[in-house]
Amino acid sequence: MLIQKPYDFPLTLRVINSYSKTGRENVGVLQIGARIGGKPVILTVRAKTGSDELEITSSPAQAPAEVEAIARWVMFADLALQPFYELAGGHPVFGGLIKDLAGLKPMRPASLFEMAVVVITEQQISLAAAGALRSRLVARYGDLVEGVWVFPDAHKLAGAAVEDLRTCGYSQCKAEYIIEFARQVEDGRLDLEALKILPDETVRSTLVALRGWGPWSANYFLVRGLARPDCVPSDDLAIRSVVGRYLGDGTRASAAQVEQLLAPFAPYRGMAAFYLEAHERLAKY
DNA sequence: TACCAGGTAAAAA
DNA sequence: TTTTTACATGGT
Repeated sequence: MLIQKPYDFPLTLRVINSYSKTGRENVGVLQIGARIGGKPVILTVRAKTGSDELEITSSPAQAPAEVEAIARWVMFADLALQPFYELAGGHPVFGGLIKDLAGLKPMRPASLFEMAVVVITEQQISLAAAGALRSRLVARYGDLVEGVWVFPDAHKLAGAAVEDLRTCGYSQCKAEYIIEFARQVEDGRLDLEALKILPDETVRSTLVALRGWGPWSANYFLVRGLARPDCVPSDDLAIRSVVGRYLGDGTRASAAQVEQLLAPFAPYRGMAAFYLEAHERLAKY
């Protein structure tokens, strides 16, 4: 599989690993839990030695075209970084960042349904608390393949009971939001695949119309689920901190300051924020 | 022990 | 129409 250059696969893996607990989940190879025709599969991506190409295998074996399509989506194969570099390369801070992080692309989740459920899970509570709820949910409804948990699909959670989600630690409201959402995906009222090609604003208005989806969640989905290059969660605590540290006075910036400081990088404001976060994370690990 | 953490819907004012 | 309030868990 060929990925639009510039691309640095090992660097991208290091950034992904900085988000995991141990930091050792994807050393040299990338494992993707996914579903093909509802059946859980694990995709493994590794660099071919002595070549720019990446090699993908699946377990159990699947049609190569389907496997490649998932991997291309997850790794954002078609994203061109060069225009972003040309826009931001001369900036006093970003010049150095782009040198350090050349070839880094954001990764996207194989399942937008999983992303949506995680977004609802992470509302208001800490990431640590959300992680605990998510683990219990996956252990209860997901599938274990080759030692990797594959998140349940919409069909599975559409059939879940509010009470069962409550035993995973979800509040009454969140349990209802998740089941309602799963049912809308399951019966076709909401087409998650269609969101992939809709404009940012249309995705936002579609999601906010759903129960349990406010502005924060819709934006977070655009940023983390679709990795839209110009989207930034400007009121997000982590973004406000990192923007303040790199571009502001060192203290946590306000949402308005985040928008002002990132404005020069449109239409790559999201990429700019992603590079700031990645740089900070790699510096720590 | 409190209090906060990558919010939102629904009730109250 | 604008402003409170309840919600659940895990870390400090």
